[in-house]
Formats: sequence, structure tokens, C-alpha cells
Amino acid sequence: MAVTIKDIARRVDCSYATVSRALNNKPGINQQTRERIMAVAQEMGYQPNAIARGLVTQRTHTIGLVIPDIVNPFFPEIARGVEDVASEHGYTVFLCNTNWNMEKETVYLKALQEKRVDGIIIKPASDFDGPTTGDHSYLEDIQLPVVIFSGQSSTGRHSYIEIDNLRGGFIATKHLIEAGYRRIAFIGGRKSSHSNSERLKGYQMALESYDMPLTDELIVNHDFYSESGFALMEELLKLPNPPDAVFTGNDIIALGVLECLQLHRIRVPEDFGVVGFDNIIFSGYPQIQLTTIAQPKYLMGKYAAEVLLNEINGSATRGVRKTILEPELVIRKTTRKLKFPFNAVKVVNHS
Amino acid sequence: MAVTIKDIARRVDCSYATVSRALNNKPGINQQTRERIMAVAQEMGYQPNAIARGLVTQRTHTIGLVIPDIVNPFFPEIARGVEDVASEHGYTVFLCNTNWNMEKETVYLKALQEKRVDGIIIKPASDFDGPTTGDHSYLEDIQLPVVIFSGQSSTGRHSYIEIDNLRGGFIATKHLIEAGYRRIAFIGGRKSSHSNSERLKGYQMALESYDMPLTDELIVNHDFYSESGFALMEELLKLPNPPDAVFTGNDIIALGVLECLQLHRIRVPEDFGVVGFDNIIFSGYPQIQLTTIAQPKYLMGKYAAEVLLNEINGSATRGVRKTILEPELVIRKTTRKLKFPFNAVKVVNHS
DNA sequence: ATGAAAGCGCTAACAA
DNA sequence: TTGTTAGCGCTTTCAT
Repeated sequence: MAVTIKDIARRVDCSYATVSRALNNKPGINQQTRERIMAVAQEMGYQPNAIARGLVTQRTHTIGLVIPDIVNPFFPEIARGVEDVASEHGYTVFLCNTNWNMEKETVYLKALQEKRVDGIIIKPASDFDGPTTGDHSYLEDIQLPVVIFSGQSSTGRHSYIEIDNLRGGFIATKHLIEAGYRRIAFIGGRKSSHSNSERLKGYQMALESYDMPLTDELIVNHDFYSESGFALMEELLKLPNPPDAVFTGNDIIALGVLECLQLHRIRVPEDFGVVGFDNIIFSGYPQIQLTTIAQPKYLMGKYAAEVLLNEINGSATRGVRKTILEPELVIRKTTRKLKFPFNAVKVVNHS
Repeated sequence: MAVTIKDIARRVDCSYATVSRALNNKPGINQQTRERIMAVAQEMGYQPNAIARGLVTQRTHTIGLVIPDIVNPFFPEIARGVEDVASEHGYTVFLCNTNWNMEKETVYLKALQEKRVDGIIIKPASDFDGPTTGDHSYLEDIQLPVVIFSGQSSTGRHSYIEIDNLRGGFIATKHLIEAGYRRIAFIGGRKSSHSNSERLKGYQMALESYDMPLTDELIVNHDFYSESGFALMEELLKLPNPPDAVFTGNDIIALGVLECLQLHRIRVPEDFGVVGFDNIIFSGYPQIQLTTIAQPKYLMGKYAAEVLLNEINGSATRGVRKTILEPELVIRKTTRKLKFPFNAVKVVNHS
């Protein structure tokens, strides 16, 4: 059995309350006794029992991180951000992988509550799975600080962190326009996805603001997978008047598009431009060099943790906090160098 | 305040011991009272307090997973394996990211023990960091089941899971030989790394068994990074008699090699063969298609968790368990199709 | 089948 | 400055 404060008290010959005080740097204790106690504790190899402490303080210094898929390179970076600030503040994090499965998420949420975590950071599986996709109301049953990331709170009851997807879609499309591409398609992921539809809106806004036609046949949606990108690109190329550029719902889709293009021997970026979304790690690899919209993933994790810790150690500031981060255009090798400055394009179109 | 078994007891009008028995499906309790208690518990929204339970049972159903870098695509797959079997058995896992930093690892190890996890799965940061690289003796201070993965236990005191790195190096090199490459180089990672030197040994064995010369100038080591692969390849190409193939310490290195080759307009696989190690996720992507040695990452995590849970629920089987998994050759597009069957090569060489 | 009570290791309020 | 004590929520032994 491990050594407890009672053991120490016995050795030092004092009450174990005194030991507790010494160990926790509480005021009102003789400097000498404190030192003596510390020394003995050290010598006996004392390790405080966080379980016992948690039982009385009602705080475990533990948070839960609930994510859909740790293998998807998007999430580890988030986890890293969360973990860094958590550990900095003496918190430990439970990793919960839901595999986009509502049932598994439910089980985890229950376990986390039973283990009395101090708060939860979550990308709800309900964003894609379950009978009522996009509904977060079940999260309200949780009597604990909850922060949502990579998506808004559908109920408006929780703090959340996400990027400005609309703006992301806008700058992606703007970049393609300014690079001189003229028939720009959008290949999205799940239509039901909130972020996907925002990105689409941004795409549409950009076209409109440049007085370029919005063509329905150039807007297609399916899945967030590479195969989906490949197949939809294949379809687009069959059009009588095919596109000369595409903005995709994420980087994975873009990879499928690139593969299709390569197969058809269409030159990128000379004759065709591609912009992805997310800036996952291998988009930057030499063999890929995908132009894309970067999400500040690490920052998202970091801020999510900061907001959560704030709510946990809640000062008066009780209230939902909405954090919107800025997406950023990363220009690589799948789009041409800009052809002319922003304004010139407008003139050309108006003539 | 959350509802406790006392609240339930009051409502049902029985002792709280009875409530505990009912909730835990303990024998020796009237079927009707049990049902009544379950119903009331459900109705009151009772959630057992795992902290309190842990204090008395001395079990938290929690394990710690200590890894160097969750962002490195190698580790999330392991985490997934660990997590799957853990959750299957009602365990939750603490994610601890050491960033290859011994100090951070120490802090985490302390926290995990204080939080009374039931066991720990670890890829020791000491494999690369710290004054005594490769020494695991500090792990012996942990009075808890510990399982090491992706490396052996230097002290022989802990169970471990790793792959047969020597064999991996052997089959990688054998594949290159059989594909007809004749001057095969080895670009390794950290020389101090156990796995790296095993892979090198496998490389040497393969050359020997095919009666091919072992050339010192073709064996270089530096880092496990892409830049390292690029730079070392650059050097090798300057040799009076440069290699026509390379086996690398991991996939990341191979990517750097590939980039260098592309820059020099050396055709892969026609004129140059490359085999990596690990089979990280994007090695399989259309634009990369790297031939490599696959490590069963998910399985490693799975087995690590299984071994650990076994030790936790330790039957009589107290004892170190060594698990060696088999590497597997994944042939893609960076090596030629086999030129001739295995035996033919031998004949050729003997003639 | 049920209840009473001890105790897991600790913090914190109250006394001294 | 130090000690005494209650109690966090639960499991478990021992009575009944």
C-alpha cells in the first residue's frame, strides 16, 4: 500500500491535518515543521492521492476531449493544442474517440461524467451521425462546462470555436478568380455539414462580387473523401463546357481531384487550378504542394482549452463565448501565380 | 449537487448499502427491491461517482498512454488501437504527449500515478532524449503495470510490443535486390535508435545472403526527418559510383529522398528504387505511392492494451510478456516489378 | 434479504 | 501554530 499522509504524520509525530497543510503550502504553519514534513514526505516517497483529494474538493483537474477520429490528421493537431494548455495548467485529458458514432459518443459522455471530469471539449458526432444531424440539444443534459469546436452550438447554449468558413470559401474562390481561372467549380463534402454550406456560400459570394456567373452544374456535393473528389471531377470533365478550376470542401477531396486530373493529363496549375481546405499536414509535402485554405488547428485546440478552463474556474464571466478564427490562404503549386491585381479583374469584367 | 445513493435510499426507504448492491448487480437481494431501486435511480438521473468508487476499490478503470508526438501520423493509429480495446473493457485513457521531452514525460508519469491509473502504456521519450538515451531503468520506480511499445524494455522488467525490425530491414532490401537494383544504400535515422540499428542489420544480412558487397559509403545515418533524407541523398549522388536504390529508416526520410530524386530528374522506379519504413497513411496516397515496410500500428496499440489489461487484472500470470509483430512489404510505385524469381538471383550471383 | 458501520485518503471548518 | 473531527460517495464486512 502506498504511503499516506497518516504515515507521514506518525513519523513526524503531528496530526495529519498539519501534514496536509504543509504539503499544500497552506498558510499558518511553522516553517520548520513544514520543512520537516516535506523532507519526510520526500524520503518516504509520498505521492498524493488525487482520487481522495478529488472526492473532497469536487475537482479532478481532468478534462475530456471527445473527437470523431484521431487518425484523421486534422484532429491530432487540435488534440495537441488542447493538451498543451491543459498540461500547462495541471490538467490531464481523457482521449475519447467516437469514430463518428453517436452511440459511442454517448457511452463516452457518460463515462466522463461518472469520472467527474471538470469539463468537456467536443466535436459532436451528431454533426454527421444520428437521426437528428446537427442537433446538439442532448449536450444540455451535461451539468458541466462544455466547449464545442469546429462547428457552432446549434442550441446556442455552449461556447464554441470555429473558423470563418464563409470567408474561407470567399478567399479561396477570389484567389482562383484573380489567378485568371474563369469557370470555377465547387466540389463539396456532405451537404448537411454546416461548414460545407458556409464554404459554398463564400464561393458564391466571391463569384457574385466579381460579376461572374453562378452555374448550378458546377456545384456538386457528396462526401469528404478522396474517392468522392475523383468521381465528381470525372463527372465535371464530361460537361460540354467543363470548369478550368475547382475549389473543394477539404484537402482530401482535392487529392482525389488532382489524381483525376493527372489521369486525364490536364496540366496543373497551367490549365487547371485547385484549391483545397484545411491544410492538413501532407498538403504541404513536396509531392503534393496543394494550394489550400489553412485552418489554425493548433490554435483551435488551444483556445478551446482556454475557454473551457475559464468556464471551469468560472469567475463572474458566466456566458457563452463564441470564438471565430480566421482562415488563411496558403498558395502552393496547384494554382497559377496571380495574373493581375484585384482591381484590374473588375475592370476586365465590366468592359 | 448530484444525486447520490443516499438520496436514492431515502426515496426507496432502505439502507444505502442495499442501493449499492442493487446498482452493482450484487447477489443476495430481492428482485423487487432491485427493480424498484433501479427505477428510482433512473428516474432521479443517478450517475455513479467513479471517484468515490475508486477510492474504496483502489481501481480507477483508467490507463495512461504516454507517447512522444500525437501529430506524427504513426502514433494516432497506435492510440486508436489502445483506445478501442480500452473502451471495450470499460477503461478510459489519458492522453499524454511528451513531445520527446524527458522532463515532460516525468511530469506526466507523476500525474498519472497520483491520479491512480491502473496501468501505463508508453513509448519512452528516453529512447531519444535525455542523458542516458535508451535506458528505461527509471520506469522501475513505477509501482504499476507498465507496457512499452515500439521498442524493447532495456531493463527486461517490462512487457513490450514491437515489430521484428531486423526482418523488416531484410525483406525491404531483399525486395530491392530481387527487383534488380544493384547498388543499394541505407539512409537511416538516429543511429542511437534501437529500431534503426536493427533495420540496418537486416539490410546487411540481406546483402550478405545474396553475396552482394557491403559498402560503407552507402550506409548513412542522421535524423528521422524528410530534410535529412533529402540532404543525405544529395550526398550519395555525389559519389563516384552512386547507388541505384535506397532503403530508408522511415517513410518520412523516403519522402525527402524522393524529392531529391525528382529534382535531379532521376526516374523512379525505372532507374532508382526506394523503399521506406512504417507505411504511414500518406505513403499510400495516389501522389506518393511509396513502396514500404508496413508496421501493424493499430495491432501494436491493440496488443499493448491487451497485455496491459491482463497485467492489471493479473491472474497468476505475473511475468514479462514480449510480443513481436511481423512487418510486411507493401509494394507500390517506387520500386520496379520483380525482375526474376528469388532463386534465379542466387544463380546469377553464384555464376 | 437487509441494515449498521467502518473506512478508502484527503480537505477544511472549527477548536484549542 | 496545531489538533480534532466531519464528511466527500462509495464498497464491503459483519450483524441481524
